[in-house]
Amino acid sequence: MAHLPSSSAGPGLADAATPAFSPLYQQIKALILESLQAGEWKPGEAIPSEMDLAGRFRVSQGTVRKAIDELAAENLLLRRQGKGTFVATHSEQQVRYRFLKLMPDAGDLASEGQPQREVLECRRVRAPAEVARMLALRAGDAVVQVRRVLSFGTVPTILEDLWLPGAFFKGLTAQQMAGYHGPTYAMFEVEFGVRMVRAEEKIRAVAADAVQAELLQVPHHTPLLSVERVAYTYNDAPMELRRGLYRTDTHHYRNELN
Amino acid sequence: MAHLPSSSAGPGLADAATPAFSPLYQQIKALILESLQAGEWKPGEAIPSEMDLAGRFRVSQGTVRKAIDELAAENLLLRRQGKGTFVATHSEQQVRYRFLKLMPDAGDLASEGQPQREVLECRRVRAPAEVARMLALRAGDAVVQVRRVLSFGTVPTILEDLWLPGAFFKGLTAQQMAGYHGPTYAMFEVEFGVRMVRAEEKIRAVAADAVQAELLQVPHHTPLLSVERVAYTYNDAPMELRRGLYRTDTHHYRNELN
DNA sequence: GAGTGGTCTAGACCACGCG
DNA sequence: GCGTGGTCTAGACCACTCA
Repeated sequence: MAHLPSSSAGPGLADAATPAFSPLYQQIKALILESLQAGEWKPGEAIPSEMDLAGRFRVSQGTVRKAIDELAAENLLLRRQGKGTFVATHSEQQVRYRFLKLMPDAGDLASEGQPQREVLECRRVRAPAEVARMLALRAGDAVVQVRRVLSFGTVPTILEDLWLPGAFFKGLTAQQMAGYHGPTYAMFEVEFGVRMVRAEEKIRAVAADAVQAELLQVPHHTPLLSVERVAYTYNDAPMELRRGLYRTDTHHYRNELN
Repeated sequence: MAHLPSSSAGPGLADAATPAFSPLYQQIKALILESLQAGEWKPGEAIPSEMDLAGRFRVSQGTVRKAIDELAAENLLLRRQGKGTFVATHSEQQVRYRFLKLMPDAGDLASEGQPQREVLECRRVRAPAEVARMLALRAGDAVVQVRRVLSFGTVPTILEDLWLPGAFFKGLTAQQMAGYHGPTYAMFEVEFGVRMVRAEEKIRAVAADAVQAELLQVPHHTPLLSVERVAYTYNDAPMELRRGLYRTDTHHYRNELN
């Protein structure tokens, strides 16, 4: 690993269109990522110090630093000066509900407290074609389907359907979905070792149908925000499909553009 | 500037709660930002090389590099290996329509081509109280109000109202709004020297009223995405309030969570 | 005081763009 | 071939945390 100038990423690809020059720190980054995927360090744990890693990879501290910098920027690692570098978690106070962009029109998330969860359904089913496609499964593969309502105070605000690959979420129960304190993704880490790393959302405006209207306690045909999310774990592997309906009479979806 | 270890940011603030330790590269970053705000380098132009800046600020190249890295990460500067570092623009092919998150359900932005713009209204008015508040103006200050419809192909898809501070957008005409090829924010840079740096959006689902329904050629009460945006220039100064209504029957608002 | 991440430097060399 | 940004190193010192 040491002193290999401009080594390319993979072997046996000499005829590729681009030489695929890969800087050392990118290779280090890839190695750290592999360890993360492999579960060598669990969520919340500290990874070895920069000096240790530099020694292990036969590389200078600065090179390891640059690799870790990028992983920290992607929210995979969390640096804490004086303490160490830690595997990021959905349990941290600072970034809890990182993926929940719905904010109360007045006040902030803190003043609102934790959402109440009511799990309406939690069962193992065969994946419908479209669900299978979005989760990169075969149609008919087992998935866990969950339907729940999240309420702020006493106001039901979010109606969500979740689909999770059955192979990774064996034994998920309605009790687990409802009882865990904190973000659902934190529970997934603790109970199933599945860490959600990023997600993509498609947002539309729709009219509530009869069932939805009743569950959210709004008039039939009320405009609702439809949020379709695919969440990915390491390696861009899709791990959750989520279809949410948000009431936006007291809340709004907040987004920042940079 | 050189060799000042741990100097604090401002003078005469010895009694502040925190010593406000500020790394050298942050101070350099602030200086570069000032030059950007002052217009020392115009959008699209190259800024001095890292070595030049290092000399000017009596600092090593690595320190300048770290300052520029952060500014590039914030999309204020654009690095191009072998060529230089440039003041970012809304005209670049890569990031055109950076702030427009509406995507066609099938295909991509490229296949869809440029949106057609129809300007319904463009006039100078006194700012209503709420508009003034969001633009940090006094109620009654002059603002330019624009109403327009954006169409993809022949389908009207976006109905937008814009409010711009009159002091910065003197002489903005409907012709300018309609005639410019490329993003509106690129036109603002060229014609008014105003560069939008970031924005915040609040998104809701609403039902089309009679006027909106006719302009977007949809049935009355059709659910639409309401997107309220405040766009900021340097220094977090609000420079535009925009209220958009998006049809989401053929398009969706796309967001990435990290 | 030992150990961690954070800053800063100086210098070498590499990849890229362009004349 | 030169100038640009990009990578990598080695070493010094600083700020923070905790025992």
